[in-house]
Amino acid sequence: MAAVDLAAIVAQRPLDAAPLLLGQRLTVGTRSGRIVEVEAYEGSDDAASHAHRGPTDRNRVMFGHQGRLYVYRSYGIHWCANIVCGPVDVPGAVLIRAVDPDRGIEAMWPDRPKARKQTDLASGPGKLCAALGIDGGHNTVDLLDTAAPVRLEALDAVSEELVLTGPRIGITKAVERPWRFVVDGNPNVSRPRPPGFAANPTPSGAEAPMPGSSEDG
DNA sequence: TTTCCGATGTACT
DNA sequence: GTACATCGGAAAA
Repeated sequence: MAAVDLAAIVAQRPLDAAPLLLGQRLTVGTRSGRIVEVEAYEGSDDAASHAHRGPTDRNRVMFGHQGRLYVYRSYGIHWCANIVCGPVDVPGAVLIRAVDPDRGIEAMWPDRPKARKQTDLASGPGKLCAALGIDGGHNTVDLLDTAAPVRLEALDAVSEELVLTGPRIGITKAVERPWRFVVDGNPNVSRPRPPGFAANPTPSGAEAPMPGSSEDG
């Protein structure tokens, strides 16, 4: 199985790009992790999206070129990282909610002092930014530029039957939309799957290219 | 195990 | 002034 074409993925609208970003690697310096949980945020049509009310100083990146990083502060405490997706004139992004740490893990522990297990390191949008060292200074960087401080690296796609779909988390508007995507069985996801979470209807029984990481650490 | 809730900065009303 | 795409500690079961 060949690695995916990241440029082709981020060119799609967030809802289509989100499941395809699962399994890809997010790298910051010597640290990296494979994406295991994402949420799609569209533009004017999506009341839960920061882009819903038009461009502002904070969300301007979402209205710009695909493949860029959108970083914002959440609840005044944490950083959250998004991948801008879709055509330039259509705002949208995919929120990275969890990664499976795969390189530079030793360097993550000091930045995640509360973590006790490896699966605590990056199992949430704020956690993964701390673990990888992403902050507001990384806003707008081009993730597909191999020289960028934060970048995406193409790996094998996650087989479709391993992708679970369900409602987004931590939002108050447009709660019903099943725009959250997780890798089934991976222990690094931010929350146990809520009721109503469904496996993708593609029961073809192939082997998993990405079964999950070693539990505990 | 599950639920409840405070901390804290920024955008927006 | 209020809401918020979160996290982690405390208390209840």
